[in-house]
Amino acid sequence: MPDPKQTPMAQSLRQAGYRLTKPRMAVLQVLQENNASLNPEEICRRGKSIYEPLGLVTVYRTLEILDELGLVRRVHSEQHCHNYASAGIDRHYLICRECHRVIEFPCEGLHNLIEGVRQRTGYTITDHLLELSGLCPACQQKQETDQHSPANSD
Amino acid sequence: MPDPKQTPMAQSLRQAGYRLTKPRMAVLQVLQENNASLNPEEICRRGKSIYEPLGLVTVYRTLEILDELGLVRRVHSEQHCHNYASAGIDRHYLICRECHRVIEFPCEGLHNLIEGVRQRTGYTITDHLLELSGLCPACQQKQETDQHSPANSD
DNA sequence: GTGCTTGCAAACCCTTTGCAGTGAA
DNA sequence: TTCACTGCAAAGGGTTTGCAAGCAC
Repeated sequence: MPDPKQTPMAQSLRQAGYRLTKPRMAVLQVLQENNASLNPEEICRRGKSIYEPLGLVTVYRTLEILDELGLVRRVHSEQHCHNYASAGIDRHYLICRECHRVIEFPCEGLHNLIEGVRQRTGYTITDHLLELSGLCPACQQKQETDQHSPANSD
Repeated sequence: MPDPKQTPMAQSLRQAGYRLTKPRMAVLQVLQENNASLNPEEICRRGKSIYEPLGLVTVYRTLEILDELGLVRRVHSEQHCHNYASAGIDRHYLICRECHRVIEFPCEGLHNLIEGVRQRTGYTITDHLLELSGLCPACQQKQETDQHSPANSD
């Protein structure tokens, strides 16, 4: 990532008439580098390593703007409701419960399912949210390794 | 509903060793009569018509117990994260954005979809949350009626 | 230089906790 | 009668707002 000002997210921000400031670039960079759902506090902590004076209030305000522009998406889980994930995440995603990484998945089957529900219930369905959670391959492997290591009885 | 003490939800509460008190019965009754996702404040307001002295704090505490017993489910939506719906709602439901009614739908297709995602991504998928939202038949009809009425230009 | 943006402090709101009185078993 | 439960008041924690200084343009 040679120049944060050249990323698509940064460009979108400018095109929408917002100024490209250091705090905003820091938030953008955190979300781009961590493909995970993070809460504002965590984003702020990580953002401080990029731009030290970054304040939590600014993170909130920046997230609001980014959400409005569709550059980030709020991710709901059983515990947290103010987590955010980087752009490109559509309304169906897969979260690793260990590392909180978020990925999208192809959703052809989803549209069929929704159509079926519409026919059976008579509801007009205008929106959906499908959140799957589990373990990503890396965390699965890590767990197996941990189990095989005799010292680790946690 | 002749006797609220005889409902399955009330029985479950007793079986779990909790006392069946008037505030709790009021909360139960609200959730049973309104198949909608309601926030604690709304539950409290409606509960007061059943048992006037009902307090918001008790609603919170009761909801916590009911959630623990699996009698109610927390429903997440884009705006609210502390809404609750009556028991029986599994992790896939359909919310009407007008009347907030919540219904479940058959989910055979969902398991296929999840299995497909598992194969493609290598993730172990242990949990899911599928929330569809739109308009229920009643609210659709109401909207059409409103459109046909010339006085209503809202 | 202009005025959008920032960070601090404080306000705000929703949720949780402490406690003494109340009532279900 | 006992002690789990309740409601009030207050504390708590996360989010939003007000404002003067700062900086992108």
